[in-house]
Amino acid sequence: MTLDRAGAGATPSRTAQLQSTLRRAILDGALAPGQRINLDDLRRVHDVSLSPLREALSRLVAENLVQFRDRRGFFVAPISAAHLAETTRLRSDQEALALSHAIAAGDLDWESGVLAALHRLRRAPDDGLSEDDMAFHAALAAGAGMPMLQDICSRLVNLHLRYVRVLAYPGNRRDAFAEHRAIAEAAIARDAELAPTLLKRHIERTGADLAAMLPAAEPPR
Amino acid sequence: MTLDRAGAGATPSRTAQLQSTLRRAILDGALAPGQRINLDDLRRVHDVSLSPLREALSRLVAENLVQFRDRRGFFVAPISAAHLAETTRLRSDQEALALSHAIAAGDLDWESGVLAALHRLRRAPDDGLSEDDMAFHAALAAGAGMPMLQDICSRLVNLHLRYVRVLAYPGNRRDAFAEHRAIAEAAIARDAELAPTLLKRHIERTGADLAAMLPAAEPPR
DNA sequence: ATCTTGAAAATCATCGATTATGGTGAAACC
DNA sequence: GGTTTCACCATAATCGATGATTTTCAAGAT
Repeated sequence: MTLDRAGAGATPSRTAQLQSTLRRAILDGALAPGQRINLDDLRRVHDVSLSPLREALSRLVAENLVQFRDRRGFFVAPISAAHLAETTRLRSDQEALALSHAIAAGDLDWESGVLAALHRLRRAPDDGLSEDDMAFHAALAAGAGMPMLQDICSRLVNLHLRYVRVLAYPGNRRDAFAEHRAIAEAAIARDAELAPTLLKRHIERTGADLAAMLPAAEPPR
Repeated sequence: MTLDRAGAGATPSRTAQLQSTLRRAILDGALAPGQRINLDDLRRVHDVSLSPLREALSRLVAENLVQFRDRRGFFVAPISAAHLAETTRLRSDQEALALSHAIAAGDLDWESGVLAALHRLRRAPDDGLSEDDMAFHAALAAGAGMPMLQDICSRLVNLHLRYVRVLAYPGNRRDAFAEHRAIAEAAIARDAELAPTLLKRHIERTGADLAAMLPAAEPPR
């Protein structure tokens, strides 16, 4: 995804800070899906002026977390069954694609990265879709050496993450770790058939679970 | 892609105008790949203030036409063999994906749209990658009913378009129309094997041609 | 000669204020 | 009673100016 820049120790610009803060707020549902974003209010809340606020929001538009309509302002991207369905399908396709490329092109660093991420996942609480979970998926996609594709995957994971948070998805009902391990093993075994298939199944299962929870919390608008 | 908003007759905001203008400038190479973007200069040239300029550039970052580095400013996205390779591969994968989905889900409107776009292409000069050419590819992807995927495809076409313009690719050496027609026919025949394969081949051929021309004009930085 | 150092200059980032636009509700009209 | 018009208000868009950081470049040291 459009990563949070911030050269090491340097102070990140307010715009960059805002981008992170607002992203988190949207992913957590603190800014509710579909909600109109009042620039003046938000400006006061975060104690910044309009310029960095608008710019941060513009960046979030690129992540599909915010919508913009010319001269009408910004809105938190709505959620819906259709949007969730597209997100799931796309994420499944894209991550599988990235994994295929990674299996073909990944080097030793990639393999170690995957194993390291898997290890961290072992004792993670795994409440639906944790940071570690996201890191694992990112590690899988990293081997392809295709930065644009990685960005796409990142953003899609974030979109799913929002559904997980907003719907309070309790991922621990599944043995997610077993799924992750199987994927990692197939990936490192360079099984170009099995690994992407498992990954797709894993993602689609999450998507199906989320879809099942969605009607209960169907968006107000 | 992040489409140019402009509600029908309403005057588009300066930001939206700038976004179009600058996109064209970058695609045409008027703003050279890799070049640093001096905000103050650009502000004067276009006779606007910094706010809409920065916002327009931020939007172009989302289209991968501009890069941004915190506190260092904006740069025209560089071109390179590696970047072209990824663009080609991604575009090929993504458009094939979209076409597969369209073949599965496309309705009558989609079919007519494809045929209409093809017809327009028949007598187009087709200098490499014309507007009509882009419209044809957009029409193919439209049937999938997946707006995010369409966006992705749009952006990738634009990235290719820049190489075409910057390298002055003379597309008419190929019988592009024949390729397009074959793709359209296979798509409408709902041939889920043939159509995506032809499309991929078509795109990869363009990518290969561009790659062959690239070394001659290798970027200065 | 090359590597620091430290202003000065350039340029990015941010602000507060102003202007333009879209939405809304009350009055006027059918 | 229902619809249209218009003025007002909330808010988005833009501006010009100010503050902060990076870059540049030249002088001095090694």
